[in-house]
Amino acid sequence: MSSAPNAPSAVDRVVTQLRDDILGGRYRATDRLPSERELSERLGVNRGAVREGMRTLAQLGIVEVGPGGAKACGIEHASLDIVSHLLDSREVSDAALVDQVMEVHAHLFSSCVRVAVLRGSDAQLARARDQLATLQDAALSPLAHLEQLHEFVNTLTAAGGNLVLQLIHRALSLHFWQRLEASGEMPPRLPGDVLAPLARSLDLALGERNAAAAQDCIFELVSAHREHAVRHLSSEQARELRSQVSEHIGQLFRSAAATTLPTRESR
Amino acid sequence: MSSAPNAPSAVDRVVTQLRDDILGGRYRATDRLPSERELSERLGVNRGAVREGMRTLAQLGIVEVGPGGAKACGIEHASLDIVSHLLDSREVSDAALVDQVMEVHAHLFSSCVRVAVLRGSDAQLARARDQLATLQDAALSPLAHLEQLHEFVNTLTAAGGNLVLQLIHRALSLHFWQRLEASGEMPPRLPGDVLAPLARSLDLALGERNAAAAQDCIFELVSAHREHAVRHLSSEQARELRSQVSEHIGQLFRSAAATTLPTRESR
DNA sequence: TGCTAGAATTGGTCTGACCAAGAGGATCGC
DNA sequence: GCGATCCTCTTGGTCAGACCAATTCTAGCA
Repeated sequence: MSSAPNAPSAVDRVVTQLRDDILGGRYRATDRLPSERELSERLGVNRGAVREGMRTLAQLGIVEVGPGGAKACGIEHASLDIVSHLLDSREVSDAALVDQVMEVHAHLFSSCVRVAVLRGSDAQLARARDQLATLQDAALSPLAHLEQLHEFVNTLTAAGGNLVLQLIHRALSLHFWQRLEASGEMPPRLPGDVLAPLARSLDLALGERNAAAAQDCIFELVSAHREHAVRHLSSEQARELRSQVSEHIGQLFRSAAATTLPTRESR
Repeated sequence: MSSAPNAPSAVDRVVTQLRDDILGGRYRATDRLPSERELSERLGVNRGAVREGMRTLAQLGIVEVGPGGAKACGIEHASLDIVSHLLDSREVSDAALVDQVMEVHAHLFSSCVRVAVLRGSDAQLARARDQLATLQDAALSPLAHLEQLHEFVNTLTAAGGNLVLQLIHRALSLHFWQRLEASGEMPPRLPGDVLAPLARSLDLALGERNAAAAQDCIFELVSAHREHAVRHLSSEQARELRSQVSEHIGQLFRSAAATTLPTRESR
């Protein structure tokens, strides 16, 4: 077997190509993009494949198809699912994007834990505490650690009983962590001296069903993770001078990219 | 303008039909659904249309297509975009779903306001305060009020500078409010005596850039709205005995909340 | 009973075609 | 010179039929 285990399908090629063209700024918002026939010829695939790809992109929210032609549109009208595509479309992760995702993660997950503590069953909370304990096992492989972390998040989101919350977390975390882990850019985990006290506090808060405390713990925990990851990625990018790769995307995030570190304010 | 302004396209019919079948429980998770050829024949459309529809549903996360056949899968693995489809797929909105969406909205939007106050420009915050003022104008039509509210949310999410946050809000609010407004089930707005004091506090918090206070205000505001809406919908549903419509959805929520993954012999 | 080989089914792709509606010019009238 | 109108071309939307590779099903065999 060679380097390619499974060749991408025709429609996948269409989606990838156009997605990268749009996200890469080769087509800007309101730009008309080539007709389906021209694309099918240019990409060497059938028009049916182009149509399926266009429909996928339309559902993602980065193109608008209609009678008379299709045109690109900005990311601000896109689906949440575009986030994973933003990660896929460049070979190195953008620190600003990671920062924003983890900012949302911190706020959302901490809120989620609050409702989980308020509404979750004893069994669910106990399970979460169990998972939290194994999460601190330093012997875990990075991959196993990541999976365990994902399970932990799953347990708490499920305990909250809010499907919408689950869906958002799934969209943000699943592809996200997989992507970061696969690319090897991710610092595998927080140093123990940062994790341990927070985890202890969280375990306590879960044990006595202190919603506010648990919420704060999670927020601190994710924020620490966020700081950790962003610092790692930023230095990585600065060192290898890859910043020009994400020039276009960076422009979209310029306001957030300016804030170097999250201001840890009190609530 | 006749009876049918714009007839649904063939692929739209496919998506709608299959989506309703799956969300309605006629196909349960891991159930194999009919082949593309059979569906094309049964629905009276071309197989290409069926394929596009299937791809759409796959991207939504409620079906999985692969060699050998396609099978349905549960909502817990779906995209966030499924939420608007959940609203579309039944003629009356489910109070539980609305409640969950607005719960997320309260947590997320309040967090968003916090970062907006911390990082937004003076002009953005001033604009938000302006919009907040016009929002209290009792003379506004329900539709204009809704649009103004949407603009207000937009301003604040933009001020926060977090694209991910914007995307989530867009996914949750845009179709959501449109749907509720169009169906006429929504109480048009909060009573003035509830809105006014909260709006005053919020305006003050925005003015002096008090992030924590602004966050609390928004949370209260959205929570009040949530309570208002859910109470309205619940009584509506109870009165007209429509509850059986959402029986299946309720089951989906419960099963999603109880994702008791067979703990693969932890530790 | 268990296993394997062949047949039927299914998704993935391609070719070629037709239609209605929007886009782009060219023409006409003022 | 300039706007409105008409015509043609393009484009998306749909359809029919076909082939291939992989999977699934099934019947026959050991």
